[in-house]
Amino acid sequence: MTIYALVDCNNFYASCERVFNPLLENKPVAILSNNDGCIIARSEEVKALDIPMGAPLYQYQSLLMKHQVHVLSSNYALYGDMSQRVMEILKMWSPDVEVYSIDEAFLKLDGLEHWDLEKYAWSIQKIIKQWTGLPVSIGIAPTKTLAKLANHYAKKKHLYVCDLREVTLRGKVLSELATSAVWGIGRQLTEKLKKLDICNAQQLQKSSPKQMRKHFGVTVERTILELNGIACVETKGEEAKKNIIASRSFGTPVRDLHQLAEAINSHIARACVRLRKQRSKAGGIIIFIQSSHHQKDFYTNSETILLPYPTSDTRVFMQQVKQKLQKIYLPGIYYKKAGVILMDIAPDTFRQNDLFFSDPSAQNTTRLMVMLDKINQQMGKNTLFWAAQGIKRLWEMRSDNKSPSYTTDWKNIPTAFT
DNA sequence: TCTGGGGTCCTAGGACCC
DNA sequence: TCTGGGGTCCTAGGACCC
Repeated sequence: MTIYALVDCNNFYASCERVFNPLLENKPVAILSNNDGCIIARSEEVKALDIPMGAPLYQYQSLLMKHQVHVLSSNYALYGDMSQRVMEILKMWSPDVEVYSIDEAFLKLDGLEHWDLEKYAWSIQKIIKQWTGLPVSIGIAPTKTLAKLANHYAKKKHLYVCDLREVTLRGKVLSELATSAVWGIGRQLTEKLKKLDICNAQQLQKSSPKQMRKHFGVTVERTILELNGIACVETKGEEAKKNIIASRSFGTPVRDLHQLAEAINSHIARACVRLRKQRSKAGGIIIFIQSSHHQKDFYTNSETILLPYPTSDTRVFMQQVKQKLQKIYLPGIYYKKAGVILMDIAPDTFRQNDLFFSDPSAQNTTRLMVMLDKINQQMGKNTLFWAAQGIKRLWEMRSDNKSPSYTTDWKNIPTAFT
């Protein structure tokens, strides 16, 4: 029998900050999105203030002040590194770990059904807390959707561990949880289900998969089967990305064409590092620019560049930016965001040879890019960068209150006082 | 004034083919 | 006047996730 455990860190970003700044312990902590725009992570204290996930910062300023909430910019270098540490530990507890997001992973516990799995989960929870300082919750069940739900329930009731393999307990828990708590049921579906008088997870579980498929498609059918203990959401390996997006909002709106080009080139540089890291090449790229969504006369436009052959050479993508950007750039507009999407991604071992074209410099290109990435990895981000990315970068995003990169930058290593 | 970024999967509909 | 049927592939858009 298949058994899944979903291990999910509690309030991950806020907890990471607390590990290195104990003054934040038991205090309300909120973490902001890129550009300090929205609140994307909250400690329990902040959740208790009814501040929703994704809330725009400016709408809640006074409430945050009133309750002396510690408001921090996001520090992805720190969170990414802490995440890796947690995942390494998990791999000691199961041979089959699927990292699902920065703060959660599915563990397969097949073959351990005769063990006391609740005890097993408690041991995992304890060791992660001890070795990383991070609190996690664990949900156990025969399908991923149920494991997610078990985890949700564990968090909600502050249990840390919840095992939903037993059917009677499962029914009780499902009847207590709203449909919106189910993995795969978002806002739109919640509303539509309500019209069919399906308001909690148990009602959804008891609905007819075939009929629901007619209404809502195969995804919902699978969700219902999963709620009934029939596993049908596959475990996917760590596959290469099919699209790579790099985009950012600007700290302050940008009107100038050259600055837009700088930003686009910076996104290309970032996207290409990720492309090479997964050992792929891209056959094309979309560049896009847009004004503020929240204004009248919203303007967005994009231009697609298809290459004659796939590459991972940053320079090839940068070469055409200026010309293509001019096609979509309208003067007088305050642009709020720009970005790129790498497309037609294929493994870099796969090479479609062109009858009329062979690239004599291909090998030098590869070596140059490998060296570039190596230097930046060892010496720190942007040790080497392209002139086309600009030097002043007036458009860079806001990040007014970021904690140090304690674990990824020698200069920021925490000091212990005795 | 101020509202994130990076993904995946599914479906419907159009273009095109024989 | 009558005007097929069965495919494939691609794309855009919607919904969802963290």
